Amino acid sequence: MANSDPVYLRVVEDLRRQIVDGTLPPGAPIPSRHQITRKYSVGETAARHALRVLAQEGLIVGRVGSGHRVREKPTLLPSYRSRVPEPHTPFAMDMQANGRQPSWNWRSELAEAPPEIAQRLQLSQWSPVIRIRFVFRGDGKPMQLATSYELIEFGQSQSPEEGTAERRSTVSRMAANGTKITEISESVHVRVPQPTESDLLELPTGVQVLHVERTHWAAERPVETSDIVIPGDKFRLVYGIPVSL
Amino acid sequence: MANSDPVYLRVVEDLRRQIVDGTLPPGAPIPSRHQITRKYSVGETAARHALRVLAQEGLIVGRVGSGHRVREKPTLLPSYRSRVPEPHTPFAMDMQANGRQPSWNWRSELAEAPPEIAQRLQLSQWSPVIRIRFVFRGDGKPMQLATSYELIEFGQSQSPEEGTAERRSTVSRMAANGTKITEISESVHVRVPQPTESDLLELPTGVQVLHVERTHWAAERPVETSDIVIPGDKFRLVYGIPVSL
DNA sequence: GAAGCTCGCCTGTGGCTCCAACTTTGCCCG
DNA sequence: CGGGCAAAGTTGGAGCCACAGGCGAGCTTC
Repeated sequence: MANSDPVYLRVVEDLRRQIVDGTLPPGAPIPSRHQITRKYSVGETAARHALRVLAQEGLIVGRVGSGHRVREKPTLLPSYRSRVPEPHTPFAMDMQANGRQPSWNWRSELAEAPPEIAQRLQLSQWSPVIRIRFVFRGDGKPMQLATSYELIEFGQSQSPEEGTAERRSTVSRMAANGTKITEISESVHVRVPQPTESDLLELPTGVQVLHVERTHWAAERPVETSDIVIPGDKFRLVYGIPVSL
Repeated sequence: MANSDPVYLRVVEDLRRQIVDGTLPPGAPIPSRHQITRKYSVGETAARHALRVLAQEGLIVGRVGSGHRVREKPTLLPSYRSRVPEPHTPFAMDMQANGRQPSWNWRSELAEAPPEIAQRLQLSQWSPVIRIRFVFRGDGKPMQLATSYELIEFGQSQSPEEGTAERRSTVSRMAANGTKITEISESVHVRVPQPTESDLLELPTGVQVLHVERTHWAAERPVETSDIVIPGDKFRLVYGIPVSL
């Protein structure tokens, strides 16, 4: 079975086993390419490949000059998704709950709803909507991205604007507006970050992102929908599911 | 800028651009290693590396003999997490909603709660609990894993048992029992699958998993908690967040 | 004893080659 | 004219080598 398997897998599996069972604790040095070639009697290519795979899996990190080490377990900040966000976005509330200084900036502009967004807002394709792009930071470091689409009739302004940290949550803005948000729905999946996202979020290779599609509903109609990109190595999402009595 | 960048990145970026902007639609063939070496004037190593990176990102898939193609967009099955699961687990309900035949098997036994589980159940470490392991299948193929921990006073039996597809959801079992579940909480994060998980779920390399920690509460006390492992390439989790009027 | 520098180790990148296994295609022969 | 087979093309695995540049241990020098 494991006989005809590729050679590099033998190395990967052995090292992985040692990492997950704690023989190699977080921070411990991983044998170098040369050491692997000797220890496992494999070529340099296989050694390199094995290290790449483990790095790709997020189990080890390599630094030029000082070798590979077992990745330290990141502490995942909770993001409480079930709390209705007021006065600010969930992100700002999470950061405050976690004792970090939240800051963010945004840019709004008029745009045409691409097919998927149009569907989520129950509009026809390429209808005009207001698009707002956010970059959220915690203690100055970029931590989440979001792109929000609002129906034009609810947006305050149709001309491009931008700002920092003073935009309020959709829920409270709508409330001030006379529109009561009655439900929020979120759909969560995992994906590989796009290059611009890796860039903006300063993601190490191998880290995937949680993609949250969030829609605000008022009276059975969607009024706003957003795509939120959350680094998988920094956050966990916490939901409460009420059970009606 | 892009001048001193590694050569293979030029290839990756060009192909990626063509894929994301639709020049190369899903299913379209990607140039072979030899074609890449010629077209971009790079060595074969760089060409191969570029293809590996794109495959790793999930944008293309390679098949021995017939080349690489742009990956078809996988359809992610929705998993409706907010619905209170009766009479069966969320998984079974999702499969039915998606028109697939659900099946599962489980094994229960007495175990000692490891620190993290003990904390989630508000017990002291290594307290006796009932541990139940599930493998969930859709149309016969393994799709989700779960490990559940129940307080002994609520479990029906303390001796090891196993079964197939007849175990009811915690909510309905507790109800039959006189204990009303009042809330369910879930915490979602992403992680790399452990080898046994990759094995059981038959995951391709590079696919990460959604790890859901789910806890059932009755009268402000946790009565059951489970770890659910969900392949990131097969499911998206859907939550509804009620906004109280 | 402390400060600074040198040299060796390690990673990341990249080039070249060979081989096994598999797919596709097109040609040849019946 | 059609079916089957062989050749060409492709991926994935594997080996070897080279080189730039970061990092750090340890030696040298002040």
